[in-house]
Amino acid sequence: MKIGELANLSGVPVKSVRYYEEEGILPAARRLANGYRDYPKTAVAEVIFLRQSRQFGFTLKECRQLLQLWRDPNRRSAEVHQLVVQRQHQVEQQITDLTSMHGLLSNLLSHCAADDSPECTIIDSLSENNHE
Amino acid sequence: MKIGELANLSGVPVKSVRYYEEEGILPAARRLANGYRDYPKTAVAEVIFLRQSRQFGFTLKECRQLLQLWRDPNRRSAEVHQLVVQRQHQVEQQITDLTSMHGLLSNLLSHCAADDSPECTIIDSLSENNHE
DNA sequence: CCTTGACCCTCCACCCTTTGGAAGGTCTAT
DNA sequence: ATAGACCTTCCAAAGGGTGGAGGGTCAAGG
Repeated sequence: MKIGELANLSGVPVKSVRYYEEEGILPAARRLANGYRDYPKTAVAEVIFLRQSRQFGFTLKECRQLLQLWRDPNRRSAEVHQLVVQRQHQVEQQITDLTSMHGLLSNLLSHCAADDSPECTIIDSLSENNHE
Repeated sequence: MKIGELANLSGVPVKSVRYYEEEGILPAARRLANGYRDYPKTAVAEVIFLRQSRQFGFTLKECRQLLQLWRDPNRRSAEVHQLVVQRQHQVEQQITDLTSMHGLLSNLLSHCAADDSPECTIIDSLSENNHE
């Protein structure tokens, strides 16, 4: 199977597949006589797994680990679990930060007249030094 | 005032100040005879405003707009308000996405044995094709 | 007078993940 | 023969900086 078909079946752009190979996330593909990449059928599942992992927000480095576990028949599921827990914590932290930011933005908005005058409490708030 | 002092007073690294200048976010500083950047006192407030805007998650492009409004005595506060509302929406979207992701991750975790066996429902879930 | 240390300068490269394009080779169908 | 749909590699851009190399400048102290 050539790279275009793999891309279609897996839902990952051709460009990305090549990039993943270059980064060592995916193994280098065999080549046909004309230099085209030639993939086994099993590659589809691999790339789908990769796409799914990315969608869960794992970095490529983490995806590499996950793929290694995916390939390893002797993996310990606890190890997989650990990676997901880690990711879960990151997501929680991001939600916390964004929620806090959301509150601050609401605060800014609630005090602003939002009219044609140049007086602007938002500008004033952003000018305050919360540093030190 | 030289760049180091500006950096200290504003809480933004020297490197970043130079980067902002290069990107046209901050105006190019005057130079002393020896080539050092020389800032007026007013630059401190400008850079503090920039730092605060960044902390609210505005991109540098947005910060440029905000700074222009900050400098403009004839600004309409509605315009500032609009930028903040936009940012607010982005934050809301991100929270939504992350919350959804968090739920999916919880789902993954809840079904995983997390022991020494290679059986792993997480791996299985990530292998599923949700594409098409 | 010389050195040390704290500044400052520019330029280049890297982080991460993709995406776009240029320039070119290959295969199939008309 | 030619169009067009593939494929190849390599280079550059995005955002928002950060780190380092290699070098200039200035004040204080020995």
